[in-house]
Order: sequence, then structure tokens, then C-alpha cells
Amino acid sequence: MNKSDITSNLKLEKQLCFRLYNLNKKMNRLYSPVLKELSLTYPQYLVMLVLWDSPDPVSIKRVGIQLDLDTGTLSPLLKRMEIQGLINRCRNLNDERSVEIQLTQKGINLKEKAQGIPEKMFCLTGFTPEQLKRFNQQLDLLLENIS
Amino acid sequence: MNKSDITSNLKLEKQLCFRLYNLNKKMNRLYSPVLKELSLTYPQYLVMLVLWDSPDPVSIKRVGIQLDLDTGTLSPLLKRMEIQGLINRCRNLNDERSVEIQLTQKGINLKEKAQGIPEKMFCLTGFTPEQLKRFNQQLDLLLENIS
DNA sequence: ATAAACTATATTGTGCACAACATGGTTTTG
DNA sequence: CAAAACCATGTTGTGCACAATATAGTTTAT
Repeated sequence: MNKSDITSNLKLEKQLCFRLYNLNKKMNRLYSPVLKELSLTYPQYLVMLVLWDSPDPVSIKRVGIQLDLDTGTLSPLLKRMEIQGLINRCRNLNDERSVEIQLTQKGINLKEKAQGIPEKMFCLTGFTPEQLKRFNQQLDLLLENIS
Repeated sequence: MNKSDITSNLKLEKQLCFRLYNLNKKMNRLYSPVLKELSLTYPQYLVMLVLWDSPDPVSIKRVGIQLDLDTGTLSPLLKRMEIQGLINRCRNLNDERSVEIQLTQKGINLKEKAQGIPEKMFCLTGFTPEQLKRFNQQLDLLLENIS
């Protein structure tokens, strides 16, 4: 491999990962104003999605697995959500190590206000449903490859 | 739109953005150990790519445009890189507002150690060059749509 | 020429993301 | 059953990412 190849590699390098990095940032910026109306950040919104989707309390461990986040991230994040009055924490009586997260009435009610978000975000992508589906499949393929 | 539609939307919601969010995190985790050998974080590595690619000093403004980062991010990041001895800062004599970033010899030398990174990361994706190309095109399309 | 508008950078404060470590509860094993 | 291993959560420290604000230099308009 000669010098110019090396150089061009370090240019091309900006491609895949830099694109993902930028897309993620841009998406966050699109979500920000929408989620601000619910006083949520994007990671907090993800936690709400997990909780809205479960009839029962969910352990912190399980939230961490579903969102692929560790306790160093979740612990303070959940504390902020508790202060906001969206969730409650209570120790699992059968296993005192485990902490179960439960939506408060306020947290349950917030789901109503979140109704329109998925549709709104989908529109911003400018994709057709078909395009979105194929794109998601590609993302899944890559996710699987690197996991 | 009835209740079940709403519910399923808030489930599906995890799709595109959550995938991008996770992919970005996973990619970062793949880069981490590789970049650690150069004592760089991923954003610092991006700055180095910009600098390695330019024969002349680059203004902070320009780095910010190329990486889509604001001064609140770049200012302390560049300060850390300066402390590491990778770059120098100097005021532009023609416009005292502007600060030009320049690689030190140490910064220039580091390019040698970075040679293999693009190839290494590409292998981790498990993509063929063709797949990578099409994937990048899709990412570009979405980037354009939401910009 | 000078006030007003603009520009490039820096600073402060909040919230992730994650590595490394600490703690207290649970299970396993000799 | 007691020591060891393991497990779920919490804490601390570092480094982004970004909004909001501050500051000093430059340009524009009158």
C-alpha cells in the first residue's frame, strides 16, 4: 500500500462512521424541540417508550438491556425523571438488589401528548414507507454484523 | 387513528432513530480501543482527520463547519488536544478573532499510526465494498432530507 | 468617524455515555 | 453453613454535545 492510498483511506474514513455520527446528531436536533414540549430528552423519551410499552413495572436492569445503557448513564437519568415526577422507584421485595421503575399517573398521561411524535418524525425523514423499511433493514444488518 | 394505532406507532418509533442511536454508540465502542492506542477519542480523531487532510493551518471556525460542532464542544476539546501536544493554536494576524489550529510534529507523526484504522473498521462492518457504497448513499440521502 | 450590526471564539451549565470502582444482596460451593 | 463468586445498582471522574451568554475584534451604515 503506497502513501497516496493511505492518505485516501484517511479521507474516505469520514464516510460510514462520520455519517452515522452526523445523522445521530442531526436526528437529536430534530427531536429536541419536539421533546421539549414534553420536557424530555431523547434518552428519557426512550425510557418512556419502554415503560409505556409494559403493563408492569420494569427493572433498571431490563431498561438497561433494552436501551443498551449502563448504570452510570441510567442511574442519574432515572433520578432526574423521578424528580420530574414521571416515575417511581421501588425495591423488588423478592430480590432486594433489583429496583423496579413504575410510571406515575403523570408519566402515564404523558403518553397522550407523545402520540403524534412518531408520525411527525417520519415525515421529517422524507422517506416513503417502503424506503424506510429497506433502510431499517440495512441498519439492522450492520447492527448485527458489528454486535 | 384509534388507540391501537397510536400504541403501535410508539412501539415502531424505536425503529429508525433508535437504530441510528444504537449504531452510533456501538461504532464508538468499536473505535474506542483502537483509538486508545493513539490516545484519541473519536471526536478528537475527526479533528485530526481534518488537520491531516490540510497542508495549511485550519481555523476553528472551519473545523466546526466540517464536523458540524459548535465552539462549546470544540473549545475544550481543542484545549485538551493542545495539552496533549498534538496541536498549536495561534491567532490569525489578519483577523484577530480567528484562531488557527496547526499540527505539531507529534500530531503529524501520529498519522503514521492511524494508517490501518480505516481498513480495520471497514472489516468490522462485515460489508462488501459494494454494500458499503450503497449504504453510504442511503445515509447521504437521509442526511440530505433532514438537513 | 462612530454607532450599530455582525463575527469568531470562549465560558457556563445541563445532560448524556462510559470506564472504573464501591456496596450490599444473592447464589454457589466446598 | 461460611467463604467465594456473582449480581444489581450506585458513585466518581472524564469527555463530549449543545443552549445560552459573554467578549473582543471587524464590518457596515449613516
